Amino acid sequence: MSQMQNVERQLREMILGLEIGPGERLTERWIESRFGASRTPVRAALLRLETEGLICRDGRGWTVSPINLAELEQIAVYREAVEVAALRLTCALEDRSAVDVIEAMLDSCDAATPREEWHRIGMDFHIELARLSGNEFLFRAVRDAMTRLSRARWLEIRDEAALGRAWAEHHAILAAVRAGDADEAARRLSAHIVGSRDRLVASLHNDRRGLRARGFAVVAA
Amino acid sequence: MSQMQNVERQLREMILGLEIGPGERLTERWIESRFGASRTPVRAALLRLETEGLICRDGRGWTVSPINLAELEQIAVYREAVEVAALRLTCALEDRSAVDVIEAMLDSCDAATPREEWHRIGMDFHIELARLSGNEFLFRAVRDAMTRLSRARWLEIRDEAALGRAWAEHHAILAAVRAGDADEAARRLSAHIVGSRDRLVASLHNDRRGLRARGFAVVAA
DNA sequence: GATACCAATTTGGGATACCAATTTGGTATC
DNA sequence: GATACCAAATTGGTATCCCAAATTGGTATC
Repeated sequence: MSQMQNVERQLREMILGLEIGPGERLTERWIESRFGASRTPVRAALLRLETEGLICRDGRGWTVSPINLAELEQIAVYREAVEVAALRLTCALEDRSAVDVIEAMLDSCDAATPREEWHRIGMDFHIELARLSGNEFLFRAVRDAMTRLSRARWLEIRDEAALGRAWAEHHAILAAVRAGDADEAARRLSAHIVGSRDRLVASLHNDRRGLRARGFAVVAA
Repeated sequence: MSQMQNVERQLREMILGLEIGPGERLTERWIESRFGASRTPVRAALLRLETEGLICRDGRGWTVSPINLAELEQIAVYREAVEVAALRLTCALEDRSAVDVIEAMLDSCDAATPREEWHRIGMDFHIELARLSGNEFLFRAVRDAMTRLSRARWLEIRDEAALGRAWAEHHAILAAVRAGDADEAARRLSAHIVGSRDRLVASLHNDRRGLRARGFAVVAA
């Protein structure tokens, strides 16, 4: 694999994994030495990550994007639009058997599953569901939105019950899709997204002292 | 302005203005000499234009994205999702007086207005309408979708009547927004987008021989 | 002690040199 | 004439160098 893709992938993982905190400043030369690459692939990676919203310009330099509560709320509205549209397309498909694969994905999580796995699968549920629609633009929109949400969702203080509730909502959505009931599926998906947003924003808001203490920049709504 | 932004802007204009045809191959060194810049800003521009969908990788090199009829149809579905969502947000606003500015924009076009201006304003109508929603993600989605559609819309064979019909639909949408009738506005916007797509795809399909003759790559649906 | 100011360092933007892989054009062979 | 093959040119990927601007740290002045 090329250096360019390497740096991009590794840097993205460090940002999404919060090894580099939200709000932290980045210098091209630090990245260069950190990954043993020269500045050309580093710059390519930075440009890509900027379009993903993971980093942003800070005057002349670069900053890891802060957690922005206002942005999280806007993303929820955006998600509702694109995910519901994708879901309706999927419900209109002749062959909706692919939902079984997604259901199996959900069911692969149990009490012994590490938290990272729940986190990843919780996002992949939405991404893969959007992929089923067959619309590349809706799919990419959902995938990009989930990428932007990833860090905030990871920071979210989640109790066991909240995860169980989310999974139950996921299952209910799939059931409606399998039945071909687009309106019901859309209703449940909308409610799920709005509920997720509310819990997410509330959690981050309540814990913003803790986050600041860890050096994470959190921008209020 | 920096070279990087300069190259990006000029190259984008050449692609959107069809000075470089869809499907044409690009080499970094040609761009370099064409704009008198070195490869560093050229590469930055290429990476940005790739994310906009205006160019795409072609093995090791770069190609101006072909006109893709299947993509145009998918974009219409995407647009319907995000534009309608944005429109509903706008209809829910207390102060919807900003639609007057958009209406004035439409009204600035008359028989003496050059075709480029009609083209640009026809896109800006949708972009500015989405901006009113206040949701940055919906706005960017619409703006990016219109950018991707730009070349195809320019190639579209449009008669006077089609333009008049489009403008009438624009006005009707604004009227519904001003009245705060979200359902009516959404219905009209959906119909407008679907109708535009049908006319666009049909036009390009009918003229695909002419387009090929001009050296433009057109990928069938 | 606060502040204005200057030198040294750092940083991103740009240019260029080098390399490996691919493409290209021609040539020799059958 | 077709084809296999090789050398030269081209091209994108990478590393490195230079530069202007911005930041920084210390110092002299009040």
